This record gives sequence, structure tokens and C-alpha cells, in this order.
Amino acid sequence: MRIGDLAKRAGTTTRTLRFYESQGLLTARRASNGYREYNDDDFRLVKEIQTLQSFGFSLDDTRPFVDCLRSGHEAGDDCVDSIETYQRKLAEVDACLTRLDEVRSNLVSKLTEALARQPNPCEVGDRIATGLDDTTSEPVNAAPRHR
Amino acid sequence: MRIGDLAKRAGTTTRTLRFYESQGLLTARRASNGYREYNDDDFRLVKEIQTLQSFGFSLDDTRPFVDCLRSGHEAGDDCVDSIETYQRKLAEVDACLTRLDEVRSNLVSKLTEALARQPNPCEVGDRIATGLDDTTSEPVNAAPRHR
DNA sequence: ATAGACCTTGACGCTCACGTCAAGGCAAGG
DNA sequence: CCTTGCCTTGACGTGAGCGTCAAGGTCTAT
Repeated sequence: MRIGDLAKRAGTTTRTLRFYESQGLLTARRASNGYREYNDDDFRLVKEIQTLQSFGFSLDDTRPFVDCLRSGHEAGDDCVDSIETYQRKLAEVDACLTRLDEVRSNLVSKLTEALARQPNPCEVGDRIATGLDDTTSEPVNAAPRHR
Repeated sequence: MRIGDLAKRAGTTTRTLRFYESQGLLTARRASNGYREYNDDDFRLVKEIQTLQSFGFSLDDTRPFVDCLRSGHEAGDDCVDSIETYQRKLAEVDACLTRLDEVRSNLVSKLTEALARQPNPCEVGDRIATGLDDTTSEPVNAAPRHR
């Protein structure tokens, strides 16, 4: 499989695959003409990277998983370093959630106060609708209702 | 007040204030020698920007508030555009919270499965502790308990 | 007069994950 | 032979919000 084929299969670009290689995440056998040659393991590796990226992992964060796969493990998270990375990222996500909750409540306060100061909060309909519904707490698993 | 004084008062740097000016957020009277001169209104403006930035606003998002203040309003959010910006940012925060919730639950799943696949999940203590406690849902207003 | 502390503009650096040329080599079909 | 389509390396651009010199002007104290 050449780089264009792998890119197509993985839904990415050749530039991205070469970039992964430059970062030491992906290595390629070379054909006699200098072209990169990939196999199915490489495809799985790219998929692993993409999955982790969708969780907000940086490329550097995916390294333990890549190393794990390349050392022969069936799954990228069959290694201690990968699990520790999961734990660290989970803590980061929790911290981010906490922070966002604070921001959200600050925003709601500000918005409420600003609306209260608005001169005629009744002639709405056109530009200002409160944008506030009864969900005082954050939208645990629901997107904000769209009007 | 010169730029260094304002920077010190606002807890920022002269570079930042000049950058704000380059972005059209802050304007300064010039003294005869070319030095920038600021007043208390400018200080409040910088403070407004800092507050909004702490909510995750980009500099561009602060523009309505800055314009509002400069047009003579007492508060930066005494204008319709500012309120609409609040509403837009609130929606963004909600979307981000929703997304992070998904990521978190995916991460927890992955971590749980990976731990279940680990050979000896009992000889812990050294490197692997589960990092999972009974909070299955996100940490609504509590930071993750540190061990 | 000179050192030191301020100020000025200008310009490059940084992070991250690539996008986007540029200039050229390789292989197959017509 | 020529076009077409793939491939190669290299290098600059992107966005956000500044940090960090560089080279020089200004003001104050000694």
C-alpha cells in the first residue's frame, strides 16, 4: 500500500502521514524507487491515532499507544504507559469540565444582570431573547435547546 | 498614566497593551514626546478585557464590550451586541461541556476496558491505580479527588 | 555629561497540526 | 515521446496572543 492509498483508506492526507513519520509516530518500508510502503498494521496505527485525537489527545499523547502497538501488543492500550496516559487525560478533562462549569455560571450571572439592566426587556422578539431557559445547571447530557 | 504604569496597575505587560492598540481595542492620547497617555477609563477597559478573557473570550469577542464602554455606557455589557455575545459564548460553552462529557465517558470506557485486560490488576500500588472512583458521571462541581 | 529607566516602532519567535505550493523523479497508457 | 498521476523532499503559511530582542529616542538623577 502506498501513501496515497493509506491516506484514502484512513480518511486523511498524505501530508498528515508524512508529518506523523516526521514525528516518529509512523515508519514506512521503502520500495526500490523510494516510495513509502505501508501494511495493515500501519493502517490500524493511524486509526488509533485518529481515535485518540478525537478525544483531544495531542499527537505526543498518542505516542505511548503507538509504541504499545508497535511492540506487538494487540491493542494500543495494552500497556501501562497507555493506561497512565488515559488517567492523566481523564484528569485533564475533569479539570476542564470543572473550569467550564465555573465559566458557565459566571456567564449566566453576567447575562442575567445585564438583561436586568436593559431598559425595555419586553420589546423583544427581534434581537434580544433571553437565551436563558430553566436549566440553571449545565446541560449534563443535552445540548442547549434551540428556539 | 503612561503605558508602564497602566500595565503594572492592570497586572499585564506593555507589549500586551500595545497589542490591544494594534487590534483597535485600546487607543491612547499621545504626549508631546510621543509617549502614550492613559486614564482611568482605559484601565477599566483593560480590566473588562481581562475578565472576558478569563471566560475564554477571544480578543475579538471582547470588541462589543469595548465599543460599548467607549460609547459612554457605564458597563461593557450595557449594549445589545454585548448581550448577544454573552448568549453566543454561553451556547459555545454548553456545546463544549456536552462534547467534553462525551469524551469523558468514552475515556472512562476505554480505561475500564484496558484495566480489565491488564494481566495482574491486583499488584498495584506502584504504577497503576485505577484512577477510577465511584463518580460515574462528570464531577459536576467538584474537582476529581486526588489520592 | 552620563547612567539608568522609561518610552518608541519594527520584526521575528513560539505552539500545533498540518495546508499549500514548488521543483523534480518514477511508472504506465496512448 | 508525451501526458497523466502518482511519488519524493523542502520550505513557507496558518491562527492567537502575545514574548523577546533590536536599535534608538526621552527624561531624571547624579
